[in-house]
Amino acid sequence: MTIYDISEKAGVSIATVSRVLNGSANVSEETRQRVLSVIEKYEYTPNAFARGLGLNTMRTIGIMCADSSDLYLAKAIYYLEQQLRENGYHCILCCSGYELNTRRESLDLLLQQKVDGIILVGSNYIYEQESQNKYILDAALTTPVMLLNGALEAPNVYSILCDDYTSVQEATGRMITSGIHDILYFYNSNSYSGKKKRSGYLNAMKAHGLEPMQEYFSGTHEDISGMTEQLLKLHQRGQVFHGLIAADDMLALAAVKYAQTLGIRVPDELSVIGYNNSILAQCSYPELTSIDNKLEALCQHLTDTLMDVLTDNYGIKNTMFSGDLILRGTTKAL
Amino acid sequence: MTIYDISEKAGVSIATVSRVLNGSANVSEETRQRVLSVIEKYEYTPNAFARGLGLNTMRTIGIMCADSSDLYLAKAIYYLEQQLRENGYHCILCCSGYELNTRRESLDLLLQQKVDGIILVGSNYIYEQESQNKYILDAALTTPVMLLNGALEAPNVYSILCDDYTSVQEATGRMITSGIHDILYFYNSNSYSGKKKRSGYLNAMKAHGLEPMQEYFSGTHEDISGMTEQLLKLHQRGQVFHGLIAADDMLALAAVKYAQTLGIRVPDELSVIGYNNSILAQCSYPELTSIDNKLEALCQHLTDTLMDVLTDNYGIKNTMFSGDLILRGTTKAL
DNA sequence: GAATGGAAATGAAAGCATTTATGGACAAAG
DNA sequence: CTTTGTCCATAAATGCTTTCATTTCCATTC
Repeated sequence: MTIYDISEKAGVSIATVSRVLNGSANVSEETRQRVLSVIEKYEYTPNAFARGLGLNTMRTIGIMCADSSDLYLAKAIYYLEQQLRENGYHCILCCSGYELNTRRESLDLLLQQKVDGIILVGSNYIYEQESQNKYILDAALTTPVMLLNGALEAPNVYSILCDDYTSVQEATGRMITSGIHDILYFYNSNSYSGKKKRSGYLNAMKAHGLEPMQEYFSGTHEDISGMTEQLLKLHQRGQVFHGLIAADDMLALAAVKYAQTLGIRVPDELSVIGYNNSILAQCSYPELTSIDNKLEALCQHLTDTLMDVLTDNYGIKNTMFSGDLILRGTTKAL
Repeated sequence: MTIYDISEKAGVSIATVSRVLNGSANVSEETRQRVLSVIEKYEYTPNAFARGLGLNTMRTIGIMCADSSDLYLAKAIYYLEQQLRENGYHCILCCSGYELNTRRESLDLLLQQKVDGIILVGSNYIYEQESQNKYILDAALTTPVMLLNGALEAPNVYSILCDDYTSVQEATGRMITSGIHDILYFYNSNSYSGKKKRSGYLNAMKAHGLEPMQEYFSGTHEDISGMTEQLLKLHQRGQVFHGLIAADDMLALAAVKYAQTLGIRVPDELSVIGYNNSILAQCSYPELTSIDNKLEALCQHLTDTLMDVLTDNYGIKNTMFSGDLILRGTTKAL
């Protein structure tokens, strides 16, 4: 069943059928009804590919992330997909991994598919070395690129992120003023936001004249046992800390498990602050104090901006949200 | 830059360019090279929409799930996307929610997009009442439908799932023979697999002549605190149990938190078994004993089957995997 | 060495199902 | 009688795939 069949059966031209389909003006109510009834009768649906060819769009957005099973990224994708669907767009999901090469490939895949926009979810898409970010600029030549949790100043690239630096700085500051001075920073990534968080911690410590303590976990993202092990080793080597700021909730959870293993009481003997305020924050006993980085709001803003760009070809280039410290059981009154 | 431009610059017909592009035989090495060099020189990429129109496919699979941020579903999506991409397919993600109406809409959306296949991820897509599953049969009229963790006997519908019934039955049996007789079953869903799990528990209890104890949690999927609360209330009402089988890891985690809240020692005074063997199993202290339902293998088999269907129009209709009980800290030696 | 057959290489043209620009017909308004 | 505006049809454009017919080339055969 094509538009030709419908036009024939309705006794009009295909152009008129198309106009009815697309709600254009200049078609009398009478013919509109006639066409609609024929369409309904034969359950006609326009061919999406032909439509794509004619309109040069299939209203599709490419969502790219390193690993869509990551708790935080999965949540972001969930929000984005919903919001984009509400705006009449489909989402093509593409997991790129962490290698620059595979990322370039994934991006090409999306561009070849002629998506209307690309969303890069996760701060790890921005490399420190400016030249490595060229792959993003190349993509932006063809289609708007939205960065969630990363920032890059370039034409046709839009950045939406949370002020990780200030969030961590303030959280660290509050822990310090609550009387805890030996605070360990536990992190596992040197991504764009990873760096921001770390310097937030470092500067807060410095501002109070305290000696920073950092521990880097190089294992995989999900290896909670490995994280716990590493903290236990730290303990064996005699390192003492009564506060711990983690770069994400998983690391924070590992800290709680570490404490439980050794019988260290949380929060009495060890205060822990996580990051992301994800479901993991509810998993531990006591529950995690964690920094909420407003993921849903970030996504909504990203979607809105993308829609603006797609319609007016103009949108707010960069937006920064501020995070919230959500107090729960792993910290004493701050 | 179109195929016409290339054909002109290479001094061949567009048909030849197309043949080169699609790796058809019957084109001399000499012309192939000439065409390829022109393509390279002008960085030509075929227009995906025109291609879709000609081939009547854009090599796209629709992945549908209720909520892609769900830990378990997100993992499934991750595996599927990777595997499909390896086979040269793109994925359109569509979260349908849990309502029949919105599901029907989402399915229509995917069908209109002319995807080559649809994957329904999650056992909640199968309704008990046969007539409610018609929406799946309708879709299967147009495109193959793959069910991950659900089963439905129908033309063009393929089911891949884990034997949840036996997994839970055996796990319960092992807990019983280890000497624990008062076992609570904690669940939150009556989906297809939810039912299977429950009857696995019930039958195991019955087989040993024991009185079953069931507790249903009606809150949202992620409300761990609510789950914990509910168990605490149960305790207040005087219900005693020394074993707990949970329908998923989140419920199991809530059980561990419940025990920690009351100072009940796990596993000495309470044994807990979760389901899914997800990352959550690593989150608690002690870590969760959990049933692994072979998600990656399920996904791989699903992808393979779908590829078979898409090429030969023939694939294995139904496959059932068996689960593994992964022993960790929340159970004593079983 | 010419004739023949068959396979390989190529081109022309017909789809594929839309959108959209152009312009014609007709009615109402001036 | 001309202008304006509404409604609609014709036809072009979109960029590819694929069938079918034609040409070219090479190996046989006599």
